[in-house]
Amino acid sequence: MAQDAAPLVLVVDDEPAQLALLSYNLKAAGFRVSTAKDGEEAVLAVAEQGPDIVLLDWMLPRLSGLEACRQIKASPQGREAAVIMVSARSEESDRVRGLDTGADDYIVKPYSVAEVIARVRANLRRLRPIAAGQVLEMGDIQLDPVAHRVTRAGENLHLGPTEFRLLAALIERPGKVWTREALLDRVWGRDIYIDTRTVDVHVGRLRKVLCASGREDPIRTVRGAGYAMG
Amino acid sequence: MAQDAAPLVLVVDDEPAQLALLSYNLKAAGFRVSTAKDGEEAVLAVAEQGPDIVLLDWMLPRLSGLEACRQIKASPQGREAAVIMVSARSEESDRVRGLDTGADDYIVKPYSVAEVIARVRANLRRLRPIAAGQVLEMGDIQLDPVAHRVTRAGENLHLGPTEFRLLAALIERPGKVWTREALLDRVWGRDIYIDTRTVDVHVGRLRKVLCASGREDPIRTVRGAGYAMG
DNA sequence: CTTGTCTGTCACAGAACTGTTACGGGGGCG
DNA sequence: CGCCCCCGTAACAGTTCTGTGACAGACAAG
Repeated sequence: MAQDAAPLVLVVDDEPAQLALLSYNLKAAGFRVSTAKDGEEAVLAVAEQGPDIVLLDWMLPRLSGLEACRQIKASPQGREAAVIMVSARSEESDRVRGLDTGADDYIVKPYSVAEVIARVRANLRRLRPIAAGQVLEMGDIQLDPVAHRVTRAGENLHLGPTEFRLLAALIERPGKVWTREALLDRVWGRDIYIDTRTVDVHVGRLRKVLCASGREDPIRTVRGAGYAMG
Repeated sequence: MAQDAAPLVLVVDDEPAQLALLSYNLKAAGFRVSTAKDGEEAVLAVAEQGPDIVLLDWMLPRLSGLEACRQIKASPQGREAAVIMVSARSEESDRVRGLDTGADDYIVKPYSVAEVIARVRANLRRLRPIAAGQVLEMGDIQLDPVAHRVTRAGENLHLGPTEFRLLAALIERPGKVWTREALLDRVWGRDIYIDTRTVDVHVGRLRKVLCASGREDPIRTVRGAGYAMG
């Protein structure tokens, strides 16, 4: 995922006019924009650029939007991005099929530019917090985002809000090494001005709680890089 | 790099007979082929066509193969391509100079057409894996760039930050011979002023970790040139 | 207003990492 | 055979990075 200030939106459409229209307006709205003309290009662009949002047309040459979506969501970079399908088909069955392949949202043509930008913003907000619904699990640790509850080996643990979001970020992507900057973005929010060392302190506090009953430390420190779980 | 099914090979030779021979046989082997008659043409063709492989004759009019190679490797398209130098000179010093300019492989005349095709295929195999952000693998060694994790035969290895980036560079381009300067660029960063001997020391440390359990050394020292894996 | 919890920052000690140097072994070449 | 260059490695001193305890401010609840 892009770590820069402005979120990166990848626009995929085979019609140059649509591409230009969306690019222009998204840039005017403060986003960084890159484009792709067909499904294959889109999949490659996602892998290379790691956009935050993908605006994916349903009808595409070489690789249908549906299949492109599937491949994007199967890639490590794509899992971090929100995919918004754009289609002329408004039937419910298509909507279901689109969301079924992993799309995060669905826009029906004809749309207003304002609507697209609003949806992009909405999905961007939704991307930050925890994925959705289900209980996140790792080893004997369980985190329920809805109930706001954490247990280890059945035992209930008390975490502060920041520690909770920190653990949520780490547990959500097992094995991934987060840099301190990335964690500040993810846990504290963008455009925030905080010393990166603060992350260390909170990791320390989180560890203290997690290892309270003398258990093994589940958080791995990667020297010179950051922290990871699993 | 060309994304189409058939890989594109650029053949550069000033002798029409050689050009025809190689073109014919490479096409028969299923490759797309384009040609250039001298060094300047070659550099332009690389920029325009973005070939996967460049077969570059050492003796060329207007721009020597050595200089052409340097310019190709300095271009964005050329960095993605594998350059195979073709030469009548078999002396070690020339081989070193060739690899030093960034060539990926070296074929000595007289060669058999079968050998050329085999080399092209081999370099193509090496070239592919770079694209994906997946786990890099080589023999029983695995490197996960996201998790920052290295294992050998399933066993977890602990590398320092520099050793990790060093291994990542080596494993990313199997078989490629890296000069110490190139490794300093890639691993330590550009515009840095560090003794090249430092590379030796870190290679040594990396080897010690990799061969901890008495395993075979996967890093090959190319005397007078640098290091390579595989 | 008081109290307790949570949060960000700082300071400091210890651990890990890094670049350099020096020394010895080995191979190529005259 | 001897010289010279190249390479592997151990040692070292300096630097950077990390874990932790302490502390004051913010904030909400009582």
